[in-house]
This record gives sequence, C-alpha cells and structure tokens, in this order.
Amino acid sequence: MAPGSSIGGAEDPAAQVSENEPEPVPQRLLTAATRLFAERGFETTSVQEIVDAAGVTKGAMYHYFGSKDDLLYEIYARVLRVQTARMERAVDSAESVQQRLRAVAVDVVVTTVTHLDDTVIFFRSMHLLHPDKQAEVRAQRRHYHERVRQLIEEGQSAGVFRTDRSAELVVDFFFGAVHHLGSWYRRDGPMSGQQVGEQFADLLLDALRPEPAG
Amino acid sequence: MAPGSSIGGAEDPAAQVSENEPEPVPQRLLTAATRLFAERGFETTSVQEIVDAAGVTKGAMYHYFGSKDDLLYEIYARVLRVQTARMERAVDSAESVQQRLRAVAVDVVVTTVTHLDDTVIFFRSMHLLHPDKQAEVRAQRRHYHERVRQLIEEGQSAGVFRTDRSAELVVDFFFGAVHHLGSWYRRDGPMSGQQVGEQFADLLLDALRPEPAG
Amino acid sequence: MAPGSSIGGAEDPAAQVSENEPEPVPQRLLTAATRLFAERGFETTSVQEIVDAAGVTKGAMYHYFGSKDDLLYEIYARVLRVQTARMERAVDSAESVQQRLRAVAVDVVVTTVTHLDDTVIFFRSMHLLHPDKQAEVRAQRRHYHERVRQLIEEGQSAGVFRTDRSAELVVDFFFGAVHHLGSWYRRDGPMSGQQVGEQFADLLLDALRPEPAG
Amino acid sequence: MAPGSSIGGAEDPAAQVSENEPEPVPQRLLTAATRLFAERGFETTSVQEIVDAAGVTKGAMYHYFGSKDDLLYEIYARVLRVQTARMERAVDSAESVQQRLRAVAVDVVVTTVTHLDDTVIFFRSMHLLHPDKQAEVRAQRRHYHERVRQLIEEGQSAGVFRTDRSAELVVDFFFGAVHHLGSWYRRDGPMSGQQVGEQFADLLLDALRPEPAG
DNA sequence: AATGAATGAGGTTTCATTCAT
DNA sequence: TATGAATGAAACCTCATTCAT
Repeated sequence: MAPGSSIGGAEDPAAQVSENEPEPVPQRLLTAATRLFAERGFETTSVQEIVDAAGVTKGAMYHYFGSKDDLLYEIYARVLRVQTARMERAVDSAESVQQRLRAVAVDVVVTTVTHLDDTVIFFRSMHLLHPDKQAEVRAQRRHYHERVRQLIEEGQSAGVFRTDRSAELVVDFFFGAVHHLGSWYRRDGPMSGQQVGEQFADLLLDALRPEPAG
Repeated sequence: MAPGSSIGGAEDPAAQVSENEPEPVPQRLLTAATRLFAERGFETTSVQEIVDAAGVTKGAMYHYFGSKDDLLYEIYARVLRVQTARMERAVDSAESVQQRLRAVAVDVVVTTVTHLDDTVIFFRSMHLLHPDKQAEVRAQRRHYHERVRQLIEEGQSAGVFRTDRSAELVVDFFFGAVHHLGSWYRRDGPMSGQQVGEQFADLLLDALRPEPAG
Repeated sequence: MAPGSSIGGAEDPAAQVSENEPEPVPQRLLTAATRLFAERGFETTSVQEIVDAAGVTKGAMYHYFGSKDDLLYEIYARVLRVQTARMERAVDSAESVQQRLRAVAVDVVVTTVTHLDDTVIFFRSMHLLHPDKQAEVRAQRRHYHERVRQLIEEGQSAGVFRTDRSAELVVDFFFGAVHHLGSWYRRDGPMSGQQVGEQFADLLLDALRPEPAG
Repeated sequence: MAPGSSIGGAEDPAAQVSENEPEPVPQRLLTAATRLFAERGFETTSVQEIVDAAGVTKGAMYHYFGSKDDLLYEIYARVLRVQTARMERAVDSAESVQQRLRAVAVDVVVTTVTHLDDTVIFFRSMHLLHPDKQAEVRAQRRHYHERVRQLIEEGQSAGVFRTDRSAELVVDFFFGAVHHLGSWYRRDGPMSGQQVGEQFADLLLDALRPEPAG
C-alpha cells in the first residue's frame, strides 16, 4: 500500500505527515514488504530485498519486527483493522437493512480494491504464518463474517430478504467472490472499485430478493 | 487427492489399476506432493519430505519430474484437464441454456470440492510457477471462463437471462466464490459437494433471472 | 553469587550498603551476569539478557564496562582477589605447616562452594577471554598455586610430609578436585562446604602423611 | 583426537584403513571439529571453519550430522564409549581389589591424556549441548562413576580400604582431579600419561590405605 | 530405473557495539 | 549518566539439484 493511499483519510494520521520529514522506518518496511510480497510472494522475497527496498539495514528491521513472519502479520492486522472498522460503522448505521447490507457490500469491495496487494498476500500466504498468529487472524476474520451474517438474518426475520437462502452460505459465497478480486481486478482497467462494488452489491441483493410471487 | 477419487472414473486410467500391484511412482509422488503442498504450502515443503512421503528417493523423483516446479505444474494441469473436459461436455449438451448453466455451476463446485487440495494449491501457489508454465495455466483457465461467459451471453441473447448484468463480471463473481471454497468448505462438514453446488447454482441463476416486471 | 554473600565481610564494602538504597548499577550487572553465565554459558547469554536481568539498558552497561568480555573478566578478578587474600592470610599464619595446609585446603573448598557460580564460569569460559586478560588471570592463578606448592615443600623439608610425592603434582591433583566441585556439589545437598572442605583436607593430608615405617 | 591415536588399536577398525584411500568424511569432520573446539571453543568455532579444515562443504557436513551440536555430542559419545569399555574390563578382571582400582585409576588418566582434547571440550562445553543429549551424556558418566564407587565399597567391605572415607566423595575427589588434567597437563611436558597415572593412582590409594595402627 | 552423497548458493536471524541525543 | 535506534558482520542451517554408480 503506497503512502497516502488510504481511502478515508481520517483513519490514517500518517497521511498528514509533512513531506519534509522522512516516513518512519517501520512504515517504510511495511510498505516495501507489501509491494514485494504481492509481486513475488512471501517465500520468494528475501529480507534483504525488503530492507534494500525500504532503504534500511537488516538490523533495523529486526529492531522493529520480531521476524519476517511478523511483517506478514502486521500487513494482515492493518487491513483487518481498517475493514472491520468500516464494516461496523456501516452495519450500525440508521439505514434500512437493505441499505446497510448494500453499503457493507460496496464498501468491502472498494476497500479490497484499494488495498488489493494486502488482500492478495492475505489469501496467498496466510498459511505461512505462525499458527498462533494465524489463529488470531482467523478469529478476527470470523468476527467480520459473523457480523454480516447477522445483518442478513436480521433482514430475513424482518421479511425483507427471502428465507430459503442460508445466510451462512450467502456470506461465504459473496466474500469468496470479493476475496478473489485480486485475481482479476486491475486498478488501471475499465471499472472503478466503486463500480465493481455497486455491481457486486446488486448480485448479492439479487440472491436475497424475495422470491417472485407464484 | 486420494487414488481413485476422481468422479468420472473414465478420465483416470489409474482407477482401474488392480489393487495388487503398487501404484506407479509418478502417481505416488503427485499424490504425496498434493497433500503436502495443501497442508504446508509449496515453498515450505521440501523435496525430501515429498519423496519420503511417497516412499521413494530423490533420484527417483528427478527421474520422472524435471523439478519441484514440475510437480506443481502437473497438479495444476491434471485438475484443469478434468474440469475443462467436464465443463465442455455440459456446455455442449442438448439441454436449455438455463439447464446447461446450472449443470456447469453444480459440476464445477462438485469437482472443486472433490479436488479441494488441488484447488487450494492452485490459487495459493500459482505465482511460484515458472512464468512460462504460469502463462500456459492462465491461458487454459481463461479458456474455461470464456466458455462459460459465452454460455451466459447466449442466454442473454435468447432473452432468458437479464441483460443488465455484465456476463464477464458475473463469471468473475461466481468463479471467485467457487475458487474460495477451499477456505471454508470441509468435506466432513454438514453439506455434500452436490448440495453446495445446487445452492451456488441457485445463487448464480438468481443473478441472471429476468428482472421482476414493474 | 548473591549480594552480601561473601564470607569474610571485610573484603566486600558493598556488604555495608544500607538496605534502603538500591544496589549500584555495576554490581547489579555483575550479579546478573554471573547468574546467567553460570546458567546458560557466556556465549549463549546475550548482552540484552544481562541488562534486562539487571533492570538497566545496554547504554548503561557500556558506560561501566568496556565490553561483554570485561564483565567476564571482572567476575574472575573478583573471585581471584578474594581467594588469594584468604589463602595468603592462612599461609602466613603462625600455625604448624600441617595446620596451615589444612586451613588453606578447607578454606579454598569453602570459598569455592560459596562462589560456586564464579568458579563454574571460570573454568568453562576462561578461554573466551581476550588473550591479554587471559594471561593476567592465568598469572594470578599460577601465583596462587605456587604459594601452596611452596607450603608443601616447606613441610617436606621439615620432614613432616613425605618427600616421595611431587609437590607440584599434589597441588595440581588437589586443585583439580577442588575446581571440579561445580560439577557435583549442590548447596542444597547433604554436606556443607565446611564438611566437604574437612574431608578434602583429610584426603590431601593422607597423600602427604609420612610413609608407614617398614 | 588425531587419526590413529586410539590406544588399544583393537577398538578402532579405522586404524587399519589403508593409507591409500582417504578417511571417510564423517571422521574427517569429527577430527577437525575436535581440534578446533579444543583450540578455540565450541561457540567460537564456526561451521565454516570446521568444514574448511576437513576439506568438505557445509552441505556435506549437514548430510552426516544434524547440527553443529551433533558434532559435539559425537565427540562426547566416542570418548565415553572408549573410557567405559576400558574401565569395565579393568573392574571385571580377576585381580585383587587394590590392583583393579589401581588399574582403573591409571587407565582413566592415560585415556584422558590420550584424548585430552575431547576431555577439555567435554567439561567446557557440555552445557551447550541440547538438554536431551546432555541428559544422555550425564547418565553415561554417572554410570561410570557408580561402577568405580562400587569397586571402592567392595574394598571397604573386604577390609582392605579404610571405611571412614566416603566412597562417593573419594570418587568425586579423584575424578575431579582427573577431569582437570586438561588445564595443566602437556603432552610435550616432562611426564608421560602413564607416569601421571601411576602417581594419581598412588594418591588415590593413599586415601584408602587403612589407618596406621595406634 | 534408482540411489544417496555432495554441492554451493542463499535464507533468516542474532548480536556486540556505536552514537546522536 | 543513560537511552535505544541502527549497524553490519557473521552465524547456523536448508534445499533444489547433480552425478557417479
């Protein structure tokens, strides 16, 4: 994720750092690592390449991060924090269920596309993480899924979503599609993240639209 | 993928091998490699571990496969051959467009679930393949997607699918969901592959069902 | 070696430090280093572990000690000072040769047992010291041995020790046994240092007792 | 231990290897490692130095030994095997208790002096061994000590050794002296191992000689 | 068809030490 | 007197691959 690429702006205080002073070392390392992991893969990227790209030495990296693994974990944790916060804001808003689910759907696509490198790395390399950290990450992600499933169930109870669709399965279906954006979406392609988000939201709501009478 | 686990049977000559004679070495190697790559990842699995699991020596492996990379490629090629053949049979059948699309959708889910390890490895490790082989694999997969997109467009032209959905995007959406099965589907869980396939097909057809009049 | 654990009391000014004020940083460092070196070995203990155990930072350590090596040297120097001073007092006393040798023998065992960590470190790690410092330490120790050998020779000249035993060899023999106390003696075991000292002294004097007539 | 330095000759089949064919790689590695560990210490000797000295590559070393640690362990195991075998032969001979104890005492000194490097390494670096292997080594050594203690107790029961000396303590005392040979004995010095052994045996038997009457 | 010893490059990590503050 | 970020060299070890047999 390039510096300043965060969407909200408000979430990331670093975005306001003066151009004069250099970015702090840990951030430089995360930025470099993210790009390289996405380009070449985690296992194929050496620590030496990361520190070279960040313009520091290996010692400096190990001063801030316990291991190469830690770098990977931090990349995950960062994107999860952002996505969870945004999702919760949307879910807890005062809108109708349909509007809230649509907002969540659009937003997760936009966020994913904005942090496409992180997402690609996430699903490609999570299995390389230390089991303990892997468990933490999985728990966070499960929490995210649960929250959206509850929203769908709320709509089903309220009668605005059809009830013969498993909320669980719909969530897995939809997020599967979202998590795979990295394998085909191109930022320099014809569609903006927002556009893809709208269309994905349409498809999700199609699946929950009450059955045509008769 | 366990020996003899292929669905069709006809595709896989090994399925007819007598129980008495041991499985040939190349197959033993592919089986072992598939399991280990899915469990631990490609980069994290050493050639030594693979040959140990297959009960042969390194020399034997290099007799049959040019490199560790080749093993990965063969795993891909094998699953792609199976999936493409099955998809083409379904697409070219004499059924209605809807029935053909549904058959394809159910089948790709069933096949994916049957070869879940291969699929997991595929999306996790394709970037580690030699660029040339990677290109081959991508071309094959693109061919698969194209074929399904054409089927959808055929339905749109015929007026049985709504035309305000991008066939391209729907394909990416649907296969995204399918390719992510590996991250949540459990063979020992509550749903069979067939059941998931039916539901996924429902969700896909929901997205293409002509808009309710009004 | 715990603070205040020195036997004589008079040798160690730190023993008189008021309980209220915290122990000075250099002492805290030596104490921590001694324990860790004895537990884990010199090379296996990092400077970071030492300063953590002492509750200070690396900068503080390098303020007081020139290097990690220096810490080791100080541990040696400290125990050598104590042992040499005590030995000389005993050797120069007004007692008989036998009584003086016995006193020295008992005392070196008691001192060794009291400073068991230092002794263990000494013989395990002296070779890791900078050659110059190693030479200093060896010279000090040789001086100690010489002094005891002279005492034995004095007894041989005086006819109270048998003369067909090499004083040199007896010294090496006896101190070898003493220096190996660390590999079996346990402070929480059945024998006090004093008891072991008495028995070791008996064994030493056995070896020098004039031959039975006949 | 230099090739061909084994005492018995009969124990070591490698001693009969023709001069024409080169010594096997594992042996070359052990020989080089022993010399370097004794000279510079285990932690201070790099694997690179060892393989350079042995004229092989690192890969070759790791083909035969699991770790640098393993090399250390093998050095221990080798000397322990030799010493235990020789001790048991002497203890189980048909001689008198005194003669058997004397033989053991002389032999352990001769063996120690012959394998002086191994012994030095042993007591200096055992604490660096993996705890499991350390336990194995300790058990072996304890077995050795026990056997000698039993021999002394046999002599005490038979009335040929004085009973007011603790057999346990005498063993610790004597072997302490033996294990410290490395810190003063020089092979190019005035005394042969045999000579030192005889004198050490005298000192040991002095300590067990029945008390002079009266 | 198969072995397994050997290679050699490259990987991650550790660590004593320095220095601006 | 003390901090702690940063260095850079060197450590141990892994591993895909080759090749004589």
